[in-house]
Amino acid sequence: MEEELMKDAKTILIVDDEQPIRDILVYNLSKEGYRTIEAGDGVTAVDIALEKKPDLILLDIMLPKMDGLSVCKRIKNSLNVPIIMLTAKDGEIDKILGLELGADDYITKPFSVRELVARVKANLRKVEVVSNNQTVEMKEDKKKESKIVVGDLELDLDKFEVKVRGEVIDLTLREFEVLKFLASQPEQVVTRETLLEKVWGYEYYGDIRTVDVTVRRIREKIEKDTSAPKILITKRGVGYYIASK
Amino acid sequence: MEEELMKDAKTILIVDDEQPIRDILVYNLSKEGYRTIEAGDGVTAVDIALEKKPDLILLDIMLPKMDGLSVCKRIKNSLNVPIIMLTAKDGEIDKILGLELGADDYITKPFSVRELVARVKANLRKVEVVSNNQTVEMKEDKKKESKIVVGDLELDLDKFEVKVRGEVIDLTLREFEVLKFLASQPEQVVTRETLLEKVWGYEYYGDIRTVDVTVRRIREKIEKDTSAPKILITKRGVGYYIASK
DNA sequence: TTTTATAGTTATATTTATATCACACATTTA
DNA sequence: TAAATGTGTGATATAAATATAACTATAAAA
Repeated sequence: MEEELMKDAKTILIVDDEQPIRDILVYNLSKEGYRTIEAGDGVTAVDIALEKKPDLILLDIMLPKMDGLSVCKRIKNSLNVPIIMLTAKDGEIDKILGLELGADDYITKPFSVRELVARVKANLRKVEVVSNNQTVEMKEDKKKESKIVVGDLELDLDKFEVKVRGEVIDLTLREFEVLKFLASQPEQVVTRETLLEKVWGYEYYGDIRTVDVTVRRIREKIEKDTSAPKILITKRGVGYYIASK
Repeated sequence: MEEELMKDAKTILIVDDEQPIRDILVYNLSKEGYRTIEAGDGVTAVDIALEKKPDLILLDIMLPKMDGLSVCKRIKNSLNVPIIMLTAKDGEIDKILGLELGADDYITKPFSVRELVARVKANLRKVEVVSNNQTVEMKEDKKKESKIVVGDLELDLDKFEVKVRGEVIDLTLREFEVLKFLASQPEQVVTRETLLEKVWGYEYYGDIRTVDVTVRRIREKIEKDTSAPKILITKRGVGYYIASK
């Protein structure tokens, strides 16, 4: 329990369409001594943000009326307030960091309350210390890696383009994301469960075979001989990995 | 993936009055390497929680003797343990009430096992991320024990790969797990029974000779001369061990 | 709207891993 | 020494994991 008086309390705007999630956040942030306000959709979020000028915004990506990305852009346009994005899968991080929306941080669901609170504190601290170069540094960090090259494989993360042996091939978004996740850690075997969670999102309850089928479609496009894959390899009993040579 | 050694296993207390639900949870969480304990009513739940001090509690709202909300309050009063509430209705009142009592998270029935496990993991992630860079934490976590080197033997736990005298050899998952178990404690003789329990699993009732056969297959792949093993040694009358040089 | 592309599901085929058995062989001990 | 016990081995049946094809649903585009 923080013993701060309410009058100096920082105000946090929580934007999520699910009431229970908002409840969790409200409860825990209040407990930490923050004042909270809520919005359940994008349009309301923008309105409230501009009117109340909160000290920090927690913003879910999936929102009715106006999606989180647009909301973020819109708010950042008028206000200099730290925004932490909430996302269900890793793939969405690109959108946040890549599209110049100005989000300051992101956190993937399901998050622990502890972690979230820690992030909130960290981001509020940064505002206080105006000349802190941490934010800048982080963005550059992420941006650096706009290309992944592994063996014959070349992923351009900005253009969502894949080259195999120099030749451009056409992958669907889902296929691209799977390949990217695997290629970002070559030789590391990744289970189907992990792929489902990181690419499809933890809220996805589909069949695990879905991964196999997607892998097969990728192979049809990147492998010379689908029946003897040289790039995207099966580790039987475990999962898949990208061979680095 | 799920073959974590029991000694560092986190303990999860499952509180639900329906045996089948508990069974599902026990089964799946065990598979993920967690130790589980159970309670079927509120009073027992509090007792067990205070006595065993679990690392996390899954708590149904509807319970005999003492309802989940009171249980939550009671436990939170004495222990700082993450509690995930399970609720059957989406009546928000329940959830809100639950949250005011200090629950850290909630999940509505019917829930997918995948989601539940994800939540459990998230809530167990105790590492406070003070900095805003998630990757740092993750990497350190993974890198901790991703390799085992004993004598001429080198196991890469990420790649599920084994090298003998620098050369990569191909083991099946079962073979890899046996070798990993033995190599993680070189010179320590391990009985067949222990191997069956730790590698094959607690509920496995197969022939003990199965171990011998698996050992033999490993030897065929890692030993120069199968009839005079130098790495994976038999301790007659006891079991097997890995020679450290 | 219709058409097209993409993604997900299901059932079945195929491949590979694994368990088990029966017996050979080795070692210990009575 | 013979008997008893413990271990190694090859063959094979079974089980499990994975690949694949065909189909359905959904979303995006025309």
